[in-house]
Amino acid sequence: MQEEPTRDRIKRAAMQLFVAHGVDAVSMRDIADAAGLKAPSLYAHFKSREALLSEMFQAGYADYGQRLAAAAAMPGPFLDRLGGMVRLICRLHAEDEVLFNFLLLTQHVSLRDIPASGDGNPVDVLCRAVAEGMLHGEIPQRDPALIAAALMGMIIQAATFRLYGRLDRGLAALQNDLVRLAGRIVS
Amino acid sequence: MQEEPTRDRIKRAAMQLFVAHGVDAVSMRDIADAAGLKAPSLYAHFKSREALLSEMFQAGYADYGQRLAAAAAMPGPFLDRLGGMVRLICRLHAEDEVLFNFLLLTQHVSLRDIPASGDGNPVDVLCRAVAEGMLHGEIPQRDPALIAAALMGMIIQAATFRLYGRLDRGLAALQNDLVRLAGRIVS
DNA sequence: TGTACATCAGTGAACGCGCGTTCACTGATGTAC
DNA sequence: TGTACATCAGTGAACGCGCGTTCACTGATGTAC
Repeated sequence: MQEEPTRDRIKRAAMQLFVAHGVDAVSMRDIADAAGLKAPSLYAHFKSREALLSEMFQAGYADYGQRLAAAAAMPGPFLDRLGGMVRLICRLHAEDEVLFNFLLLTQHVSLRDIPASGDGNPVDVLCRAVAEGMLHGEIPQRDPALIAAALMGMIIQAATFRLYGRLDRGLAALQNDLVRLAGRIVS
Repeated sequence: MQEEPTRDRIKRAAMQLFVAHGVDAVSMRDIADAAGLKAPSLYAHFKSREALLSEMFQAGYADYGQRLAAAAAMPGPFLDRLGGMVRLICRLHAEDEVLFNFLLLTQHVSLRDIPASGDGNPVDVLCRAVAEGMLHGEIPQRDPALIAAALMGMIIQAATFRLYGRLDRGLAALQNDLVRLAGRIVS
Protein backbone atom coordinates (compact mmCIF):
# COMPACT_ATOMS: atom_id res chain seq x y z
CA MET A 1 0.00 0.00 0.00
CA GLN A 2 1.30 3.38 -1.09
CA GLU A 3 1.75 5.87 1.71
CA GLU A 4 -0.02 9.22 1.50
CA PRO A 5 2.10 12.05 0.07
CA THR A 6 3.24 14.55 2.68
CA ARG A 7 1.48 17.38 0.94
CA ASP A 8 -1.89 15.64 1.20
CA ARG A 9 -1.22 14.65 4.78
CA ILE A 10 -0.67 18.31 5.62
CA LYS A 11 -3.88 19.35 3.94
CA ARG A 12 -5.91 16.71 5.67
CA ALA A 13 -4.44 17.53 9.07
CA ALA A 14 -4.96 21.24 8.54
CA MET A 15 -8.56 20.77 7.45
CA GLN A 16 -9.41 18.69 10.47
CA LEU A 17 -7.90 21.26 12.80
CA PHE A 18 -9.60 24.16 11.06
CA VAL A 19 -12.97 22.46 11.38
CA ALA A 20 -12.38 21.42 14.97
CA HIS A 21 -11.04 24.70 16.33
CA GLY A 22 -11.75 27.43 13.81
CA VAL A 23 -9.40 28.77 11.17
CA ASP A 24 -7.80 31.44 13.30
CA ALA A 25 -7.21 29.28 16.32
CA VAL A 26 -4.85 26.99 14.43
CA SER A 27 -1.15 27.84 14.00
CA MET A 28 1.35 26.49 11.54
CA ARG A 29 2.99 24.67 14.44
CA ASP A 30 -0.34 23.01 15.26
CA ILE A 31 -0.72 21.87 11.68
CA ALA A 32 2.84 20.62 11.49
CA ASP A 33 2.41 18.69 14.74
CA ALA A 34 -0.76 17.03 13.50
CA ALA A 35 0.99 16.07 10.27
CA GLY A 36 4.00 14.67 12.13
CA LEU A 37 6.36 17.44 11.02
CA LYS A 38 7.97 20.63 12.28
CA ALA A 39 6.62 23.99 11.19
CA PRO A 40 9.39 24.93 8.75
CA SER A 41 8.71 21.81 6.71
CA LEU A 42 5.30 23.14 5.73
CA TYR A 43 7.01 25.82 3.68
CA ALA A 44 8.50 23.23 1.37
CA HIS A 45 4.95 22.37 0.36
CA PHE A 46 3.06 25.65 0.63
CA LYS A 47 4.25 29.17 0.05
CA SER A 48 2.55 30.53 3.13
CA ARG A 49 -0.22 29.87 5.60
CA GLU A 50 -2.59 31.90 3.49
CA ALA A 51 -1.65 29.94 0.37
CA LEU A 52 -2.38 26.70 2.19
CA LEU A 53 -5.76 27.93 3.37
CA SER A 54 -6.82 29.42 0.10
CA GLU A 55 -5.64 26.45 -1.95
CA MET A 56 -7.68 24.15 0.26
CA PHE A 57 -10.78 26.31 0.01
CA GLN A 58 -10.53 27.07 -3.68
CA ALA A 59 -9.88 23.48 -4.66
CA GLY A 60 -12.83 22.18 -2.66
CA TYR A 61 -15.12 24.99 -3.69
CA ALA A 62 -14.25 24.75 -7.38
CA ASP A 63 -14.64 20.98 -7.36
CA TYR A 64 -18.09 21.28 -5.83
CA GLY A 65 -18.91 23.95 -8.38
CA GLN A 66 -17.89 21.84 -11.32
CA ARG A 67 -19.70 18.75 -10.17
CA LEU A 68 -22.80 20.81 -9.49
CA ALA A 69 -22.53 22.40 -12.92
CA ALA A 70 -22.35 18.94 -14.46
CA ALA A 71 -25.51 17.92 -12.61
CA ALA A 72 -27.22 21.12 -13.72
CA ALA A 73 -26.28 20.43 -17.33
CA MET A 74 -27.91 17.00 -17.44
CA PRO A 75 -30.70 16.53 -19.95
CA GLY A 76 -34.29 16.25 -18.78
CA PRO A 77 -36.89 18.37 -17.02
CA PHE A 78 -35.83 20.99 -14.51
CA LEU A 79 -37.30 19.24 -11.50
CA ASP A 80 -35.28 16.11 -12.22
CA ARG A 81 -32.12 18.12 -12.59
CA LEU A 82 -32.86 19.96 -9.36
CA GLY A 83 -33.33 16.62 -7.64
CA GLY A 84 -30.03 15.48 -9.08
CA MET A 85 -28.28 18.55 -7.75
CA VAL A 86 -29.72 18.10 -4.28
CA ARG A 87 -28.72 14.46 -4.25
CA LEU A 88 -25.25 15.36 -5.46
CA ILE A 89 -24.74 17.75 -2.58
CA CYS A 90 -25.93 15.12 -0.14
CA ARG A 91 -23.46 12.71 -1.66
CA LEU A 92 -20.66 15.25 -1.37
CA HIS A 93 -21.51 15.64 2.29
CA ALA A 94 -21.41 11.91 2.88
CA GLU A 95 -18.24 11.50 0.83
CA ASP A 96 -16.09 13.82 2.93
CA GLU A 97 -17.82 15.44 5.85
CA VAL A 98 -14.67 17.22 6.98
CA LEU A 99 -14.27 18.95 3.62
CA PHE A 100 -17.95 19.90 3.56
CA ASN A 101 -17.77 21.38 7.04
CA PHE A 102 -14.53 23.13 6.21
CA LEU A 103 -16.21 24.90 3.30
CA LEU A 104 -19.22 25.61 5.48
CA LEU A 105 -17.29 27.11 8.36
CA THR A 106 -14.74 29.10 6.41
CA GLN A 107 -17.04 30.42 3.70
CA HIS A 108 -17.18 33.91 5.14
CA VAL A 109 -13.46 34.03 5.77
CA SER A 110 -12.41 32.67 2.40
CA LEU A 111 -15.14 33.98 0.13
CA ARG A 112 -13.83 37.50 0.51
CA ASP A 113 -11.41 36.95 -2.33
CA ILE A 114 -13.28 34.59 -4.62
CA PRO A 115 -15.19 35.75 -7.69
CA ALA A 116 -18.96 35.62 -7.16
CA SER A 117 -19.72 34.12 -10.52
CA GLY A 118 -18.39 31.41 -12.81
CA ASP A 119 -18.61 27.67 -13.25
CA GLY A 120 -16.43 27.15 -10.24
CA ASN A 121 -18.90 28.78 -7.89
CA PRO A 122 -21.63 26.39 -6.69
CA VAL A 123 -23.87 29.19 -5.48
CA ASP A 124 -23.71 30.83 -8.87
CA VAL A 125 -24.36 27.54 -10.65
CA LEU A 126 -27.53 27.04 -8.64
CA CYS A 127 -28.68 30.61 -9.20
CA ARG A 128 -28.26 30.29 -12.94
CA ALA A 129 -29.98 26.90 -13.07
CA VAL A 130 -32.99 28.28 -11.22
CA ALA A 131 -33.17 31.38 -13.40
CA GLU A 132 -33.04 29.20 -16.49
CA GLY A 133 -35.78 26.93 -15.23
CA MET A 134 -37.97 29.97 -14.80
CA LEU A 135 -37.11 31.35 -18.22
CA HIS A 136 -38.17 28.09 -19.84
CA GLY A 137 -41.40 28.17 -17.92
CA GLU A 138 -40.66 24.92 -16.09
CA ILE A 139 -41.30 26.48 -12.69
CA PRO A 140 -43.22 29.60 -11.67
CA GLN A 141 -41.52 32.94 -12.29
CA ARG A 142 -40.24 34.49 -9.06
CA ASP A 143 -37.10 36.25 -7.92
CA PRO A 144 -34.59 33.56 -8.95
CA ALA A 145 -31.99 34.69 -6.42
CA LEU A 146 -34.47 34.34 -3.59
CA ILE A 147 -35.51 30.85 -4.65
CA ALA A 148 -31.87 29.84 -5.04
CA ALA A 149 -31.17 31.26 -1.58
CA ALA A 150 -33.97 29.18 -0.09
CA LEU A 151 -32.65 26.01 -1.78
CA MET A 152 -29.04 26.65 -0.83
CA GLY A 153 -30.04 27.70 2.67
CA MET A 154 -32.08 24.58 3.26
CA ILE A 155 -29.12 22.37 2.52
CA ILE A 156 -26.46 24.46 4.20
CA GLN A 157 -28.53 24.82 7.32
CA ALA A 158 -29.27 21.11 7.39
CA ALA A 159 -25.51 20.51 7.26
CA THR A 160 -25.06 23.08 10.03
CA PHE A 161 -27.70 21.39 12.19
CA ARG A 162 -25.89 18.14 11.57
CA LEU A 163 -22.58 19.71 12.57
CA TYR A 164 -24.04 21.00 15.83
CA GLY A 165 -25.86 17.78 16.59
CA ARG A 166 -29.40 19.04 15.95
CA LEU A 167 -29.86 16.40 13.26
CA ASP A 168 -28.88 12.85 14.06
CA ARG A 169 -28.75 11.67 10.46
CA GLY A 170 -26.31 12.80 7.80
CA LEU A 171 -27.52 14.52 4.65
CA ALA A 172 -27.30 11.29 2.71
CA ALA A 173 -30.03 9.80 4.88
CA LEU A 174 -32.17 12.88 4.31
CA GLN A 175 -31.82 12.93 0.53
CA ASN A 176 -35.41 12.10 -0.25
CA ASP A 177 -36.80 14.60 2.22
CA LEU A 178 -34.51 17.30 0.90
CA VAL A 179 -35.47 16.61 -2.71
CA ARG A 180 -39.16 16.81 -1.79
CA LEU A 181 -38.60 20.07 0.11
CA ALA A 182 -36.69 21.50 -2.84
CA GLY A 183 -39.59 20.66 -5.11
CA ARG A 184 -41.97 22.47 -2.81
CA ILE A 185 -39.72 25.53 -2.65
CA VAL A 186 -39.50 26.01 -6.41
CA SER A 187 -43.14 25.26 -7.24
CA MET B 1 -29.05 65.92 22.10
CA GLN B 2 -27.34 63.47 24.43
CA GLU B 3 -24.05 62.13 23.18
CA GLU B 4 -23.60 58.37 22.84
CA PRO B 5 -21.93 56.72 25.82
CA THR B 6 -18.36 55.64 25.15
CA ARG B 7 -19.18 52.02 25.85
CA ASP B 8 -21.83 51.96 23.13
CA ARG B 9 -19.59 53.82 20.72
CA ILE B 10 -16.96 51.13 21.20
CA LYS B 11 -19.46 48.35 20.57
CA ARG B 12 -20.79 49.98 17.45
CA ALA B 13 -17.32 50.65 16.06
CA ALA B 14 -16.18 47.12 16.85
CA MET B 15 -19.24 45.58 15.23
CA GLN B 16 -18.78 47.54 12.04
CA LEU B 17 -15.13 46.53 11.81
CA PHE B 18 -15.88 42.89 12.56
CA VAL B 19 -18.46 42.78 9.80
CA ALA B 20 -16.30 44.67 7.34
CA HIS B 21 -13.04 42.77 7.86
CA GLY B 22 -13.81 39.62 9.80
CA VAL B 23 -13.47 39.07 13.51
CA ASP B 24 -9.87 37.99 13.52
CA ALA B 25 -8.58 40.72 11.25
CA VAL B 26 -9.52 43.44 13.72
CA SER B 27 -7.20 44.38 16.59
CA MET B 28 -7.98 46.26 19.79
CA ARG B 29 -6.02 49.18 18.34
CA ASP B 30 -8.25 49.17 15.25
CA ILE B 31 -11.36 49.25 17.41
CA ALA B 32 -9.97 52.01 19.60
CA ASP B 33 -9.05 54.08 16.56
CA ALA B 34 -12.52 53.74 15.09
CA ALA B 35 -14.05 54.76 18.40
CA GLY B 36 -11.71 57.75 18.73
CA LEU B 37 -9.73 56.30 21.60
CA LYS B 38 -6.43 54.60 22.36
CA ALA B 39 -6.31 50.87 22.93
CA PRO B 40 -5.80 50.93 26.72
CA SER B 41 -9.03 52.87 27.16
CA LEU B 42 -11.03 49.91 25.94
CA TYR B 43 -10.07 48.04 29.08
CA ALA B 44 -11.93 50.53 31.23
CA HIS B 45 -15.11 49.34 29.49
CA PHE B 46 -14.47 45.68 28.73
CA LYS B 47 -12.44 43.15 30.63
CA SER B 48 -10.80 41.74 27.51
CA ARG B 49 -11.15 41.46 23.78
CA GLU B 50 -12.95 38.18 24.21
CA ALA B 51 -15.36 39.70 26.71
CA LEU B 52 -16.18 42.48 24.25
CA LEU B 53 -16.80 40.03 21.46
CA SER B 54 -18.84 37.60 23.46
CA GLU B 55 -20.90 40.31 25.13
CA MET B 56 -21.77 41.71 21.73
CA PHE B 57 -22.73 38.34 20.35
CA GLN B 58 -24.61 37.08 23.36
CA ALA B 59 -26.60 40.27 23.80
CA GLY B 60 -27.66 40.35 20.16
CA TYR B 61 -28.33 36.65 19.98
CA ALA B 62 -30.32 36.55 23.20
CA ASP B 63 -32.35 39.58 22.18
CA TYR B 64 -33.25 37.95 18.88
CA GLY B 65 -34.10 34.77 20.73
CA GLN B 66 -36.44 36.50 23.16
CA ARG B 67 -38.23 38.48 20.51
CA LEU B 68 -38.63 35.36 18.41
CA ALA B 69 -39.93 33.45 21.42
CA ALA B 70 -42.48 36.20 21.97
CA ALA B 71 -43.63 35.92 18.36
CA ALA B 72 -43.81 32.13 18.69
CA ALA B 73 -45.94 32.47 21.82
CA MET B 74 -48.63 34.61 20.15
CA PRO B 75 -52.13 33.16 20.09
CA GLY B 76 -53.61 31.93 16.84
CA PRO B 77 -52.98 29.18 14.28
CA PHE B 78 -49.47 27.96 13.63
CA LEU B 79 -49.21 29.33 10.13
CA ASP B 80 -50.00 32.84 11.36
CA ARG B 81 -47.42 32.56 14.10
CA LEU B 82 -44.88 31.27 11.60
CA GLY B 83 -45.61 34.24 9.37
CA GLY B 84 -45.17 36.52 12.36
CA MET B 85 -41.79 34.99 13.12
CA VAL B 86 -40.60 35.37 9.55
CA ARG B 87 -41.76 38.98 9.47
CA LEU B 88 -40.07 39.63 12.78
CA ILE B 89 -36.74 38.40 11.47
CA CYS B 90 -37.13 40.57 8.39
CA ARG B 91 -37.81 43.51 10.65
CA LEU B 92 -34.75 42.74 12.76
CA HIS B 93 -32.68 42.72 9.59
CA ALA B 94 -34.05 46.08 8.48
CA GLU B 95 -33.70 47.56 11.96
CA ASP B 96 -29.97 47.02 12.28
CA GLU B 97 -28.30 45.38 9.34
CA VAL B 98 -24.85 45.60 10.91
CA LEU B 99 -25.98 43.65 13.96
CA PHE B 100 -27.72 41.05 11.82
CA ASN B 101 -24.64 40.57 9.66
CA PHE B 102 -22.43 40.45 12.72
CA LEU B 103 -24.46 37.56 14.13
CA LEU B 104 -24.47 35.95 10.69
CA LEU B 105 -20.74 36.14 10.13
CA THR B 106 -19.56 35.30 13.62
CA GLN B 107 -22.03 32.54 14.37
CA HIS B 108 -19.52 29.77 13.92
CA VAL B 109 -16.84 31.58 15.90
CA SER B 110 -19.07 32.58 18.77
CA LEU B 111 -21.53 29.69 18.92
CA ARG B 112 -18.80 27.42 20.19
CA ASP B 113 -19.47 28.50 23.74
CA ILE B 114 -23.21 29.15 23.74
CA PRO B 115 -25.78 26.64 24.96
CA ALA B 116 -27.70 25.04 22.09
CA SER B 117 -31.07 25.29 23.78
CA GLY B 118 -33.08 27.76 25.78
CA ASP B 119 -35.29 30.76 25.23
CA GLY B 120 -32.30 32.89 24.33
CA ASN B 121 -31.47 30.75 21.33
CA PRO B 122 -33.43 31.72 18.20
CA VAL B 123 -32.63 28.47 16.42
CA ASP B 124 -33.92 26.48 19.32
CA VAL B 125 -37.05 28.63 19.57
CA LEU B 126 -37.85 27.92 15.94
CA CYS B 127 -37.16 24.22 16.30
CA ARG B 128 -39.51 23.95 19.25
CA ALA B 129 -42.24 25.99 17.56
CA VAL B 130 -42.14 23.73 14.51
CA ALA B 131 -42.17 20.56 16.61
CA GLU B 132 -45.16 21.89 18.54
CA GLY B 133 -47.06 22.76 15.36
CA MET B 134 -46.59 19.16 14.23
CA LEU B 135 -47.65 17.75 17.57
CA HIS B 136 -50.89 19.72 17.41
CA GLY B 137 -51.50 18.46 13.90
CA GLU B 138 -51.45 21.94 12.40
CA ILE B 139 -48.85 20.97 9.83
CA PRO B 140 -47.81 17.59 8.43
CA GLN B 141 -45.60 15.43 10.63
CA ARG B 142 -42.04 15.37 9.42
CA ASP B 143 -38.59 15.60 10.98
CA PRO B 144 -39.06 18.89 12.83
CA ALA B 145 -35.36 19.68 12.91
CA LEU B 146 -35.14 19.34 9.14
CA ILE B 147 -38.12 21.62 8.54
CA ALA B 148 -36.72 24.15 11.01
CA ALA B 149 -33.38 23.97 9.21
CA ALA B 150 -35.07 24.69 5.90
CA LEU B 151 -36.90 27.68 7.36
CA MET B 152 -33.86 29.07 9.14
CA GLY B 153 -31.67 28.38 6.13
CA MET B 154 -33.98 30.18 3.75
CA ILE B 155 -33.78 33.36 5.80
CA ILE B 156 -30.13 33.18 6.71
CA GLN B 157 -29.14 32.49 3.13
CA ALA B 158 -31.32 35.33 1.87
CA ALA B 159 -29.49 37.61 4.29
CA THR B 160 -26.19 36.19 3.06
CA PHE B 161 -27.13 36.79 -0.57
CA ARG B 162 -28.05 40.31 0.42
CA LEU B 163 -24.70 40.75 2.15
CA TYR B 164 -22.81 39.60 -0.93
CA GLY B 165 -24.95 41.63 -3.33
CA ARG B 166 -26.83 38.73 -4.92
CA LEU B 167 -30.12 40.22 -3.77
CA ASP B 168 -30.73 43.87 -4.41
CA ARG B 169 -33.55 44.25 -1.91
CA GLY B 170 -33.31 43.94 1.87
CA LEU B 171 -35.24 41.25 3.72
CA ALA B 172 -37.92 43.76 4.65
CA ALA B 173 -38.84 44.13 0.98
CA LEU B 174 -38.97 40.34 0.62
CA GLN B 175 -41.21 39.73 3.64
CA ASN B 176 -44.22 38.55 1.72
CA ASP B 177 -42.23 36.23 -0.53
CA LEU B 178 -40.45 34.76 2.48
CA VAL B 179 -43.69 34.19 4.35
CA ARG B 180 -45.15 32.42 1.33
CA LEU B 181 -42.04 30.28 0.93
CA ALA B 182 -42.13 29.40 4.63
CA GLY B 183 -45.72 28.27 4.24
CA ARG B 184 -44.76 26.05 1.36
CA ILE B 185 -41.87 24.53 3.30
CA VAL B 186 -43.93 23.47 6.28
CA SER B 187 -46.98 22.23 4.37
C1' DT C 1 -14.00 84.37 44.89
C1' DG C 2 -10.03 81.49 45.40
C1' DT C 3 -7.73 77.36 46.87
C1' DA C 4 -7.24 72.41 47.90
C1' DC C 5 -8.65 68.14 47.03
C1' DA C 6 -11.32 63.95 44.94
C1' DT C 7 -12.89 61.78 40.91
C1' DC C 8 -12.41 59.62 36.76
C1' DA C 9 -12.07 59.01 31.52
C1' DG C 10 -8.34 58.58 28.90
C1' DT C 11 -3.16 57.95 27.57
C1' DG C 12 2.08 56.81 26.60
C1' DA C 13 5.19 53.63 27.15
C1' DA C 14 6.23 49.29 27.84
C1' DC C 15 5.58 44.12 28.74
C1' DG C 16 5.75 39.25 27.25
C1' DC C 17 4.05 36.12 24.00
C1' DG C 18 3.08 33.41 20.12
C1' DC C 19 2.86 33.94 15.51
C1' DG C 20 4.49 33.34 10.48
C1' DT C 21 8.58 32.82 8.35
C1' DT C 22 13.78 32.26 7.03
C1' DC C 23 17.98 29.84 6.59
C1' DA C 24 22.01 27.23 7.24
C1' DC C 25 22.35 22.69 8.16
C1' DT C 26 21.46 17.38 8.64
C1' DG C 27 21.10 12.87 7.28
C1' DA C 28 18.99 9.42 4.56
C1' DT C 29 18.77 7.72 -0.26
C1' DG C 30 20.15 7.14 -4.96
C1' DT C 31 23.80 7.27 -8.63
C1' DA C 32 28.44 7.12 -11.08
C1' DC C 33 32.59 5.00 -11.56
C1' DT D 1 32.43 -3.74 -3.66
C1' DG D 2 33.79 0.71 -2.05
C1' DT D 3 34.07 5.62 -2.50
C1' DA D 4 32.60 10.26 -3.87
C1' DC D 5 29.13 13.05 -4.91
C1' DA D 6 24.19 14.91 -5.84
C1' DT D 7 19.57 15.17 -4.27
C1' DC D 8 16.13 16.37 -1.28
C1' DA D 9 12.69 16.02 2.70
C1' DG D 10 13.01 17.64 6.96
C1' DT D 11 14.90 20.39 11.19
C1' DG D 12 16.80 23.69 15.08
C1' DA D 13 17.47 28.03 16.07
C1' DA D 14 16.44 32.38 15.38
C1' DC D 15 14.14 36.64 13.30
C1' DG D 16 10.93 40.61 13.56
C1' DC D 17 6.31 41.80 14.24
C1' DG D 18 1.92 42.88 15.92
C1' DC D 19 -0.94 41.41 19.27
C1' DG D 20 -3.55 41.74 23.93
C1' DT D 21 -2.79 43.73 28.05
C1' DT D 22 -0.83 46.47 32.26
C1' DC D 23 0.21 50.46 34.81
C1' DA D 24 1.75 54.76 36.44
C1' DC D 25 0.38 58.97 35.05
C1' DT D 26 -2.36 63.18 33.04
C1' DG D 27 -5.59 66.64 32.92
C1' DA D 28 -10.25 68.09 32.85
C1' DT D 29 -14.31 68.51 35.89
C1' DG D 30 -16.84 68.81 40.12
C1' DT D 31 -17.01 69.80 45.18
C1' DA D 32 -15.92 71.70 49.94
C1' DC D 33 -14.85 75.42 52.54
